[in-house]
This record gives sequence, C-alpha cells and structure tokens, in this order.
Amino acid sequence: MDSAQELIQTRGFSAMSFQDIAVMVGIKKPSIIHHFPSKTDLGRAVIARYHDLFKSALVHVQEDPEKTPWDALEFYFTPYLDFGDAGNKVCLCGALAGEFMELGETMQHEVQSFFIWHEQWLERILEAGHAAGHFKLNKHTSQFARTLLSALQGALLLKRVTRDPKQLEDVMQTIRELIAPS
Amino acid sequence: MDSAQELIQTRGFSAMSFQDIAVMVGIKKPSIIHHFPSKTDLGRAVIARYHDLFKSALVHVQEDPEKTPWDALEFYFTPYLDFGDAGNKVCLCGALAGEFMELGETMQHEVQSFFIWHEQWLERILEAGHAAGHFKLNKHTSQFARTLLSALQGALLLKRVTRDPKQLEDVMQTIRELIAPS
DNA sequence: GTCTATACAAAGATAGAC
DNA sequence: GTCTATCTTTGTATAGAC
Repeated sequence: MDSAQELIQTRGFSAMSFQDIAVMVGIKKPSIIHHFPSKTDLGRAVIARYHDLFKSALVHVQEDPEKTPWDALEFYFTPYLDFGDAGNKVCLCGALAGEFMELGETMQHEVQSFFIWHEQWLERILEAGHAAGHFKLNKHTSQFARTLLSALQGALLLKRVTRDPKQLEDVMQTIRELIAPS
Repeated sequence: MDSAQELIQTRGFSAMSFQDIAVMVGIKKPSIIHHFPSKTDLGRAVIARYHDLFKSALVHVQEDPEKTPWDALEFYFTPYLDFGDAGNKVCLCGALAGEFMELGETMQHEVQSFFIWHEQWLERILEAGHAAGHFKLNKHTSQFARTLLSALQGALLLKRVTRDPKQLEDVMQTIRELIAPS
C-alpha cells in the first residue's frame, strides 16, 4: 500500500500497475493481486488509509487544548510541505482528482469524502480562530475554507510543474497575511 | 485534437487512447497515428494549441484600453466557469499536472511554460490594477498571483469531486473581496 | 502468502494496399 | 488520408502448485 500510494502520488492512478508495485516490494505480480483482487480494491484501500491517517492527526490537534488555531493551521500545512520536499509527490487525492472520471464509483466516493471532510475541518478551525480573535475573517468562513483548500492543493500541483520550491511557501505566507489580525 | 483534449480534461492523459479518439472522430486508429506518430506528439500538439489559444485571448484583453483590470480578471475567470459547467472538465494543464511525472520531458516543458506564462500574466494584471487604484494589494503581487492561480486550478479540480457547483464561484468571490478596495 | 503458468484484452506502433 | 492486417508489449486477472 505504501508503494501503491507513492506511485499514485507521483505518476497517477492510471499509470500505476501491479507490476510496478511488485518490483518495488520485491514479490511477483499475482502475489499483490492475492491481497487486492482488483485495481479498484487497491485504490480504495489506499485512499481509505490515507483519509484515516489525516483524520486522526487533524482531530488530535484540533482537540488539543494546548494548541491554538494558528498551531492547527501550521500543522495542517506540514504534509503539503513534506510532499513537496520528498520526491515530487502531490496529495494522493489531488492526483486522483485530475483523473476523477476514470475512477470507479467507489473510488470517486472515497475521494469525495476526503475533500468534504477536509473542508469542514478547515472551516471549524477558522471559526474557532475567528471566535477567539486569532484570525481576522469576514463572515464567509466556509467560502474562505474552500479557497484555502483549493489554493494549497493547486499550489502543490503547480510546485511540481514549475519546479519553484517557493511556490508552496508563497501561497502559505499569503494565507497567513490574509487572516492575521492587523 | 478536440477529442484528445476533451479526453485528457475528463479522464486524464494516461487513460486516453488512440482508440478512444478514433471512435469519437469516426475513423480507425492507424489513421490517427498517421497524423500524430506517437502519443507524446499528440499530447504536445494539444497543449501547444491550448496554450496559444489562452495566450492570444489574454494578451488581447490585456492590451484593450477599454478594459479595466477588473474586466481582465473577470475575463480570466470565464474559462474556469465554462469548464466547470460543460461536462466535468478541468483545465487541460491542471489534469496533466496530476500525472506530471508520467509525461515525457517535452510534454512536461509545455505544461511548465503554460503555467509560468499564466502566473506572469496575472501578476501584470494585478500590478496594473494596483497602480491604477482598482485593486487593494500589499507589495507581494507575485505571491498573490500564484495564490490566485493555485486557488482557481484547485477549485476546478475540487468542483468535479465535491459536485458542488458553488465551489468555483465561492473561490472567485473570495478573491474579489480580497482585492476590492474598501 | 508466494509462486509459475497462462488467459485475455488493450495498448502503442508499423507495413503496405487503396 | 484512410484502411486492413499485424507485431510487440503491457495491462488486469485467474488457476493451481507449493
């Protein structure tokens, strides 16, 4: 599943094959298929695991009374920075979004859940920060949350294309300045 | 080329095949290959045409003395809205960005040129609007330009996943409010 | 769980007739 | 420019031995 995820994040789901994974893991192709009878099964399992990993980490930081909304936001930034640093990866679901119509219904639903959950988490963090006076926001927190998510996903994709390491940091700094109280 | 572009925008480059195009156009597979000897040749031609189309339209609106920077920005929004409306398409180069490492060097370079050019066009529009007092911006126009581009590309991808037609409009409205002079 | 062997379909690409 | 026919490789997937 690690290998599958890495392949999707770098080359995309369509381009990933059981053979690629078999070579990376060091076993033969049918041995992979024994665990995941179809490519869709594998894809669904990888997305579900990815979603759960993010979910538990983000819920954890959200519920930690020691962490401010600023801490939560910076924590949210870290995986984007890590993907950008380590080997030209993008967000798993960002890659899958580009070939969305090619995915089966089950995988489409997994990707959809991932992004809807993210949007809601970001909205709650922004609301909390606004209420506590940490962020300066207008009333449209949900619109700003989805703008923020869109900008980060887009920046990660563009970073790999333009090869400009500042791409992500520029977007994050812009976001910080937009919500920092003057 | 129209069919190829549509297939890439909906299902991705890896998933697109000569056979798919042949069926859409109504001729046989080798007839397509006669015009584009390899899949990379076809991909490169499609990107180049797409890039030129955007370039001429954007340069035209930029040089039109009747158009304000606001007009230019709204004009820039229209293709994103059109893609979102017509058949679950995303930006051609946004789709290609998700499977970037799978593309050959020539195609990678075409995609890179597209986005670098876009960033520069947006930056010039923002600069012009700022100088003329139409936009309220801090000094970091280039960072804001790439945030804007990232957000729009991301929003188009997310719109197809979340199936929320407001996704794009929310992001655009957020952008308008961020740069509108108070 | 892993393997060999194999089936079957689809991919990109070429040759050569019309 | 388009076609039929073909080549070669690669893909997902299955059967069955170990």
